[in-house]
Amino acid sequence: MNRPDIESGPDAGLDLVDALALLSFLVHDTLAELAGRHELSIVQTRLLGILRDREPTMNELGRLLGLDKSSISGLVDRAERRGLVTRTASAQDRRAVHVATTAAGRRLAAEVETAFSARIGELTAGLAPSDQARLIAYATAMIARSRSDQGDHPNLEPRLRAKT
Amino acid sequence: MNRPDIESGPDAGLDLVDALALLSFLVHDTLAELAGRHELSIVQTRLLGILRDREPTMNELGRLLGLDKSSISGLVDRAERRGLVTRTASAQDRRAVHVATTAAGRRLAAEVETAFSARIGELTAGLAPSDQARLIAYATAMIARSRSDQGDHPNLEPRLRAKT
DNA sequence: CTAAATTGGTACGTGCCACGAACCAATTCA
DNA sequence: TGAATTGGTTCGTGGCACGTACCAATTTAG
Repeated sequence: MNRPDIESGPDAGLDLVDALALLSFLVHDTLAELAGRHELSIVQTRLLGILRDREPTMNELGRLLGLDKSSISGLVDRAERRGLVTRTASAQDRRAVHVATTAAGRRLAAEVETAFSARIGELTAGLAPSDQARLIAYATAMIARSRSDQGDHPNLEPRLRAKT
Repeated sequence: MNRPDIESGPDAGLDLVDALALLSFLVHDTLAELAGRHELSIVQTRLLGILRDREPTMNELGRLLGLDKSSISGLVDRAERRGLVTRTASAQDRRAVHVATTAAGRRLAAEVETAFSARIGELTAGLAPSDQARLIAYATAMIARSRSDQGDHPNLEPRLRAKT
């Protein structure tokens, strides 16, 4: 609502909701595009990112990505088939399976992340450092708010990667 | 890169790339969740949003959504099967097909959009009006930059809706 | 200590989404 | 008029996500 009637250009007079939706799609599509150049989907990229510094079980992976365990099975299947990750039996629990990246997986993930950082850098190049800082603050505030609101949101991974 | 070593909380010390990625996922997931409550996917929601004030052909729809024509066929098929849109023959070009929403489609889209606006409102409630204005400005700047950069990006639809 | 729950994973089957290729019908161009 | 071009549909393929059913290992309870 409150859609201003005066609209000269395509992005003129965007309200907060529109602006955030557009920005979100832009970033999302950018990542999809960059990952796609390496035949990776966004989920696959996030998977590899998470595995950068961990070897979680399928179960933990599910929580980390906010996906059902059956989804994880397929996801890891496809990644394993491509030689990007490996399954290893757990020593503690003989039911459990740990997932780890291969060198190839790490390399791919790193390439995507580098390209993504570069692209985001281009998109924000017009903002002064102080404005970039403010943008970070706003985003952080919104993320924090979403966490406290319900808490049941899937774990979001900074830069598609780790999280304490 | 430049990942700060000092990290106390989950979102502490996010850099610009991480912050934007997280924010993007947050908004995206929020929309997916809200749309999902009405059995709608994000694409379906965008489709209905676009049709709010237009009756484009399949072809135009493809450009608007940045999808292949074959993808549009299936998309419209499923929506039509659910009674959310209708196909009508074009008067000018007997090959072409125009797509329009039904009342049910409009109602659904409106509900999702209302819920989405409300949720974004909650997430940004902590920001002062001046900060919200700045956030809009930053987002708008990034979007503008992405357009000028290559120009071949798929058409982004403000609030999943119209666009001049 | 064994029987009953619970937990960790996998294997379907289903459906959406996206693509490319093949194809048909209508339109436009030469 | 004949040859491209354009608008759409129909496959076939593959990723993604879910729920259900199922199996094996582990934990809990009696």
